[in-house]
This record gives sequence, C-alpha cells and structure tokens, in this order.
Amino acid sequence: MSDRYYVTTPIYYVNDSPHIGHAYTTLACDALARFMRLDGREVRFLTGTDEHGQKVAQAARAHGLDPQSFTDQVSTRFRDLADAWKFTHDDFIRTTEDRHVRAVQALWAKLEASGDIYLGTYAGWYSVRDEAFWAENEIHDGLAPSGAPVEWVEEPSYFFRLSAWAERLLEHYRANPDFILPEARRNEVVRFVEGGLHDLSVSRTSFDWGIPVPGDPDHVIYVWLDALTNYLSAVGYPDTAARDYERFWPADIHMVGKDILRFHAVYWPAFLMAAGVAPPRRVFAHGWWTNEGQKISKSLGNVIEPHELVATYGLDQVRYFLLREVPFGQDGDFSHRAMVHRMNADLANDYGNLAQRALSMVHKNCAAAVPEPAAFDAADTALLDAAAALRDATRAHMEVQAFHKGLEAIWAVVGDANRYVDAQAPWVLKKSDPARMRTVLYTLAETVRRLAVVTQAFVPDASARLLDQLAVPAEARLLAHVGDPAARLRPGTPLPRPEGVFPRYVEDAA
RNA sequence: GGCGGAGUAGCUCAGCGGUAGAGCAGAGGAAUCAUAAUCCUUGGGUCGGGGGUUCAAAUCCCUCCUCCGCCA
Repeated sequence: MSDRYYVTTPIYYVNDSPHIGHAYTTLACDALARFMRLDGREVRFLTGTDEHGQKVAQAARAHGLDPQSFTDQVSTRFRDLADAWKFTHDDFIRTTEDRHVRAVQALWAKLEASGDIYLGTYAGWYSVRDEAFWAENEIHDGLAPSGAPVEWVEEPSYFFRLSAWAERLLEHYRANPDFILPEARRNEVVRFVEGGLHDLSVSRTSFDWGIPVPGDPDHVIYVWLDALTNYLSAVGYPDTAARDYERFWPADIHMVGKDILRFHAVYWPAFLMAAGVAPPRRVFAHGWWTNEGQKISKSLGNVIEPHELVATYGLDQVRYFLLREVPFGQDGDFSHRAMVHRMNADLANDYGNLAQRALSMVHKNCAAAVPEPAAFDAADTALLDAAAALRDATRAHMEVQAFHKGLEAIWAVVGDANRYVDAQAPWVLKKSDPARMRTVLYTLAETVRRLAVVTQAFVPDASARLLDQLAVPAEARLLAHVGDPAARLRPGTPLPRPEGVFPRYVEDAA
C-alpha cells in the first residue's frame, strides 16, 4: 500500500446545473480522501469543470457573453456546491486553464508522434445537444436515440487509432482485475472491447471553443481527449519530473457515474498507453439515485437539489444516508421516509444517543472529567477490542469503496456499546459499586472516542464535535490512534457538558 | 435480437451442496442512564414456475416466466 492517494471526480460540464448526481460522486471521493488522510496517507483530491465544446459556446452567445466570461461565471456553481458540502478537494481544475491546455497539447503531440493519430475525414450524423456522433442505423426519423436533432457533418478530422488497442486493453483488464469496479461493470466493458473498437474522431473544425490542435489550428481537440486529460494536467503533466506527478500519478481511482464509464475505462487508458503514460489504478462506476422511486429528470421536475437536501436534513445526515443506504456501485432510491428513518434510527437513536447517555453519566457522576477505571473485565475488553478492530475493518472496506460495509461494521460496534450499557447498568452501579461504575463509564467514553475517530470520514462535523466533547486533541484523531494505548482518554481530563450531535428529524405537524 | 445480472420473510437484501438468515417494519415484554432514545423475546417464508443430477439443492444442470443492465 502506497502512502499516497490520488482520487478524482469527473470534471463537471459547466452547462449542467449541479444536482444530486454531482454531489454524490464528489461525496464518495471526499469520504475516500478524508479516510485516507485519517489513515496517514498523503492525499490529492481533484475535482473541476469541463468548459469547452460547442454547446458551451452557444450558451455563452445566448447569454451575450464570450465563452470565457460565461464559463468563469457558471463554473462557480460547482465551487459553491463543493463549499456547501464542505468537500475537501485539494485542487479544482478548469479545462480553460493554461496548465490544462499545455497538458492536452503535449499529450496530443505524444499521440501524434507515436503514430496513433492520423488525419482523415469524418462524415456522419452529429448531434450538438449530445455532443456525439451517431451511426446511420441509430438515427430514426432524423433524430438521435436521445431524441436530439442531428445534422449531417462532413469535415476533415483527426482520428485516434483506438482499433489498434483492443487487445492491449483486454490484456490490461486481465492483468488488473480490479481496474474496473464494480465487477458487473467490468464485465460489460470487457465484452464491449471484445466486440472490437472503431477509431475515434478526436478533432472538430466546425467550432472553435476548444483547445487547438498543435500545428493545425483549424482543428479543435475533441471533447473527451480534452476533458479526460485533466487528471494529468492537475499533477503537472507534461512535466513528468514534477513533484506532484511523481508522487500522485498514476491516480489511485477515478470515480465516475456509470454513464461515462466507457470513456474512462476504454478510451482513457488507450490514450495513456499510446502516449507511454501509465493508466490509473482503478475506475469505479457508481450508480444513480431515483427520487421516491421515480427516475430523476428535468422534464419530470423531480430533480434533487443538493443545497435543499442539506438545508432540510443536515450535511452529516445526508452524507451518511447516501453512503449507507445503498451498496456503493448500485442504484439507490432517495425517499424522505428512508432518509428520516436513517437519520433518526442510526444517527440520533443508536449513535448520537449512545454518546449522549454515556457522556451525560460521566458528566453527572464523575465530576465532569474522564473517570479513573479499575481493572477491566471481559465485557469491557471485548467492547474496547471490537472498537479498536474497526481500524482494519473500515480500511479493508474503503480500499474497495464499500462505504456501506464500512458503516455497517462501525454500527455493529455502536450496537455492541448500547447492549453493553444495558448489561452493565451503570445507574445501578452508582449505588452498589461506584468504582465499577467508573470503569464502565470509562470504557464507554473510550469506545465513543474510538467510534468518533473512525466516523470522521463519513460524518465529519458530528465526529469532530464528539471528539471535542471528549477533549481529544486535534493531533490525536488519526486512525492510528484508535487502538493506540497512548491515545486513550486520560483519567482526570476535564470534559465539557455533552450536547447531542445528531438531532432527530421531527415531522411538521402540518 | 446477442451477452450478462437478478428473482429468498411485509420491505431491503445476505447465503450459493448438508436440517432457511440479517437489518428494518409488526407483536409482546424489561429497563429508566439517555435525543420517549435503549435492551430482550418473537421469523414455519412452495428460497419465481417446471423438470433433472445427487444420499442430500436457494445452492449444480436444463427449460419457462418476470425484471434490470450493456451491446446491437
């Protein structure tokens, strides 16, 4: 395991309005990034915006702006989303930045030099709305499968020799079984490539809002070659001796929605191999959300707005729900009922209330300080050990993006702790055996400390508040401190009055 | 149309050759430290239908039905 971790979101198309899909993808990356940092790794977490293309140019014109001013404006919506959700990206790249333009042109030059790019003629149906070419047999009644209008386009175009890479791609999939996850998606991609690949048109002459082809400025580099390269631009490519490049490339994971898996798992590694650059270690395709059982679409008007979601339920609550509700990789359904159930049952009742009941008893019965434990018995040790084991358990799950399993493992210990409280009944010990009560309460407080450390990647704000309530110093909140004897709560440490960190959601009595 | 995945308790799903499981919901009870939170007890469901292999099949094979995904 490397001590570094490079995780990327796709760059988001500036013409889109940020919606739950964008938030979800970035959230998954954020949880990974936070977790890896907790685990002591040096993390680079990249997100950004995709700003070129004919549609953007048209939208800019419609707003009476030049494309650059327009994208300057709309790309902020994605920064705002990232701020509102407190994402911890280290870099935000835009495809209109110089560093990106340089990288794309350099990559192009490499591909040209290796003979993987040639000039030909593109003739076919093109849809501006989809930014895609469609085959003759895909066009029905003059419309693309998406329903978008198409136009006949015939123009000189550079092509990438993708057809020559099928066998090497398959070899790469074979040699790296975890390159594409989940497995079902991997199989789809493998079958797709086994079916043979066509060369890919990678330049256009009919518009100019893009990166010019080096040495042939009539051509603009086509959208995917441009966009995908952002992952490389952000770490300094083409300067392969750059500190960031050396440290972070190849990326550990490109997180993508299932709709753009092919570009990331087929085109991108082919581009990279052709250019002599190592492919990323993994492409993970996650699923989509439906809203109350309904497919989400603009025309249905049931788009889930990320800011509203957080305003209604709270950021940690939404994070928890999205990461816990569904096995990561599969589609999921967002419903008010399920959301409220998760936040109340798992967060408020199980975890929040566990912390609250434990810390309240400490506060009232131990002079508002960490109690001095006597010898631990088997029950105490079992609970403490179960909590300590969460470091390895969550690490194993996060290594394969199984957020739901990580959370499940943590909540199993939350359950253990609640059972422990009832079995030990410290409120009874208070009269019968105060020394034993202090041991029990110490065990509980220490368990909450361990839980709060491991939940930081998932519910960061609440976890931080719990650790504050336990007076855990900022520098002692790493995964390494979970079972570290030296990091245990120190008896006598004064503690603030505990406060609930997960309010329950109460329906309006409307 | 081709390929693949899935159909198991009211719901979401795990199990994938050896007497049917978890969480949630529902029912009953205990406790009262705590955000009326917690804990305990309670699961006879033809494991989609039919056929076959086997001492033994949710679990392997065949076939049919339904749903989903990728490709055409």
